Amino acid sequence: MPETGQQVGTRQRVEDSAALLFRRQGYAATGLKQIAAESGAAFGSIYHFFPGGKADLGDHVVRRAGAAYRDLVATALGGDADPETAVLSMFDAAARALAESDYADACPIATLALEVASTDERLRMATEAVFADWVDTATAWFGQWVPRPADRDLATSLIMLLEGAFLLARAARDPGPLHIAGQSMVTLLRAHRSG
Amino acid sequence: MPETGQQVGTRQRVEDSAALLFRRQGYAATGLKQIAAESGAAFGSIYHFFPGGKADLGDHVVRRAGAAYRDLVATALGGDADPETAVLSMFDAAARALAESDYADACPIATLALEVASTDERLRMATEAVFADWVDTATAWFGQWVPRPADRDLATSLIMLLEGAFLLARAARDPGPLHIAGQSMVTLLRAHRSG
DNA sequence: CCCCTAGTTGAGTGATCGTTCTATTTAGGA
DNA sequence: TCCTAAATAGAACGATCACTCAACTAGGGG
Repeated sequence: MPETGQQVGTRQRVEDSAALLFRRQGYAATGLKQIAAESGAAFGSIYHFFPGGKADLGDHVVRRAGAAYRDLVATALGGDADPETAVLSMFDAAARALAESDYADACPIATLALEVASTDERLRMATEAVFADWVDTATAWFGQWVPRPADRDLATSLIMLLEGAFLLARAARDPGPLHIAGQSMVTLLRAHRSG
Repeated sequence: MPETGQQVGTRQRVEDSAALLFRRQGYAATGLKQIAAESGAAFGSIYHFFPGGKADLGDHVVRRAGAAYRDLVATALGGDADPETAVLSMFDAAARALAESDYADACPIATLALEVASTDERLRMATEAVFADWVDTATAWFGQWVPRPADRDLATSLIMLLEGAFLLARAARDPGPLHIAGQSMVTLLRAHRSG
């Protein structure tokens, strides 16, 4: 078990494949057999690393993918000095990534979150924690330019607009909603800075 | 087949139960056996009314529930003379309905839309049509107070904020995001009216 | 050399999936 | 009353589901 860091272990390959499939086709529609085949792992290995079964794997995937996406968005936002252009370029990057993945890779946990919200309390709490983490991160970022408590409202609106835009863009196979969301976010930010 | 209109037919009971289950737990997680049991219909009756099977039923449910929800939102918006209070009360009503259903009944098609966006072209197109219909309806409503093309951007942002707020509210079992979304929508409307 | 544990492997379990199929019942028009 | 089509009813099918389990391999410490 020493961490060689050189080759990707079975556990991580399973998590990566599960994250990809949950994101593209949802939690219920993804079978453990499919995850095993996609990752190249033996079927039994999934239960070796995740004794709790599918829900256990789902919990780990939600938290890991959630943290990774938070870092991705934080990096995209932090690049620019001007917050308005930063917001615009972040939505632009999201639109580009979505179109390049043939409208498959949007939010890593949104589909699963809606599926389990009323049916699996453990997974629901995992998605709640991820969304709260995202809002906290965005709140700290907006706090650089906007006083409380407007920073948190802006952060929440950013996540809501991004998630809603992902939904419309995937359904229509068109990046347009993401650009509209970016413009609306700029309008909200401007209103709170001048007011 | 004369339309008596007095008692609910089997076909409608099946559609209603399917709509409820798709909305609460998603498309893939809902079995036709469960729909038959919930609606009280015989299993074979589902295939009598929907010869195309589950996808056929899903298509009808998406379009019917989509039109019904459009009417619901249009009624909620059209009640007030002042557009700002109308928007606020609409998000308020959505928050109340969500909490009263124990955070189960949010958007009737969002979960299904994300599930099928990359896996079922027919159902994806059905969700695309519903979202386009909603945006068209909201565009006409905003057009009463805002010139083109801002009316359509406002309408798209309304749907995005509503969908994003539903997602966060269900995950956190908290109506807070819907109130924040309502306030942000008022801010956007105000910015476009004065600008 | 033996042990011990971590990890791998896939066959097998019962349950449930969507779907098909054949009867049977119902109801209105001729 | 008979005919026809709609609707009801559920058994059966093959496939797949999440999951269990026992056998197996690899490798480091005693």
